[in-house]
Amino acid sequence: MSRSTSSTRQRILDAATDLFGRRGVDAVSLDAIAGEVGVAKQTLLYWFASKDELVQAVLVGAVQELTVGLEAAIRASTDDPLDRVDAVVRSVFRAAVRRPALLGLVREVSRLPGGQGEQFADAIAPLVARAVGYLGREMDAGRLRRADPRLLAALAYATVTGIATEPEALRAVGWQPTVAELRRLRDELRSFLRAALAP
Amino acid sequence: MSRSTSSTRQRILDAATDLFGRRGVDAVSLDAIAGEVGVAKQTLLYWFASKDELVQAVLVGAVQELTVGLEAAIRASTDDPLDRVDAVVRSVFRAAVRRPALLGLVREVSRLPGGQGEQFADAIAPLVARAVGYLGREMDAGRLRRADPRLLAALAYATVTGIATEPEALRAVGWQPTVAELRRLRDELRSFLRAALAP
DNA sequence: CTGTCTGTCTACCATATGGTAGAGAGCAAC
DNA sequence: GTTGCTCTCTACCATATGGTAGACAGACAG
Repeated sequence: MSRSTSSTRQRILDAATDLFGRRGVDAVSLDAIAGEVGVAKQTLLYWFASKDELVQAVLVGAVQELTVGLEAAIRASTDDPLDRVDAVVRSVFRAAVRRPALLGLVREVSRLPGGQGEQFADAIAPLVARAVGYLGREMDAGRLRRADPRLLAALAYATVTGIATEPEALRAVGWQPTVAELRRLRDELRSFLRAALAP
Repeated sequence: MSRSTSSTRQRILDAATDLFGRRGVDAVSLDAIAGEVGVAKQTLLYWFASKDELVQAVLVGAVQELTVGLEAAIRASTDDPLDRVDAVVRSVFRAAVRRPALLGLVREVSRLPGGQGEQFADAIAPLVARAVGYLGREMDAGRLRRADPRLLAALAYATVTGIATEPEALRAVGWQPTVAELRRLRDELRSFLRAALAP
């Protein structure tokens, strides 16, 4: 049955996304995912021929989920680049609240063995090129601080994913994962990036 | 013999630091470390009673190596907080060049199971408290942008470790790991943090 | 020379993991 | 009713991993 089958597949993807993002791909076994979903390991291997294939599918889904939200947020924002930064931060936080493991998962890409990581970087290359081009143009227009647009993009990315994926660092400064504190963090991150990017 | 034994122990620590930092604790087996050092796995387990104990020793060494460099850099810098930021960035980059796996290792703390991670956060709590206090005082003196000093500390940390541990992100924007490019990256990071922290 | 201590090794072991083989249940088509 | 297709399951298997037991070589003390 189409509904039932796609639901099993989707539940596997959801559980794998969650576990991979929280504990890392290496640390999560197929048995653990199967147990979480409530099926036998063999059912996972029916839907995904191997663990590698499952990892790949999970990453594709995660990146897509993130980029769809980002595109919408950017389209809905004004022309001012600092407003765009705000929109991006809000979008990323919405995604992180909805699915806390999402950003941790993005970082897993760096650890994939072989060409899997590079293949992924190639896949999002157009997105990166667009962002870098946008930053460069806004610098030329004097609406962003003059810098190397490529490295500025990487730094902004590192700040956002870094803060979102290092609960230990936040714990170390006494931060607590409550709704109010999450909003504080989001607003501080917006101020931080605005200050870092403003002309 | 004291020299020979401490050298074996040290070589194990060095190899483990490198491998853990590059590939992650979970992905590196005792056999892999032993092979790298050129001894039998049993020799590792003679010097460190278990893998957990080895991980702990490696982390203690890494944090110590980083903090010693940081303390020295901070002592040698002027009173101006933005100069201190420069000093910290330079120190971290020196450490990262000398031992590329060091910062990756720091991030492994977040993934340790059980209380190991928290125990670690507690160990560096005084250091964090000092940094946060310092930031707060400089804000009061008007020499740093007014913000929540705790979150500002976490954000600056996230930016530095994030950019240093995400080679894929840098690769995606066309950055290459050459000496010249490394200096460019360091200088952009300094400008980025200065702009983010300046009043 | 003998005993003891240190450091390293070879030989195993129990467990977990990714993956294979194949059976069986439900269901639609004919 | 039988055939065939989809989906899930119960055995297994080969391998890798962390860890144990114990032997062996060399250095030193007596």
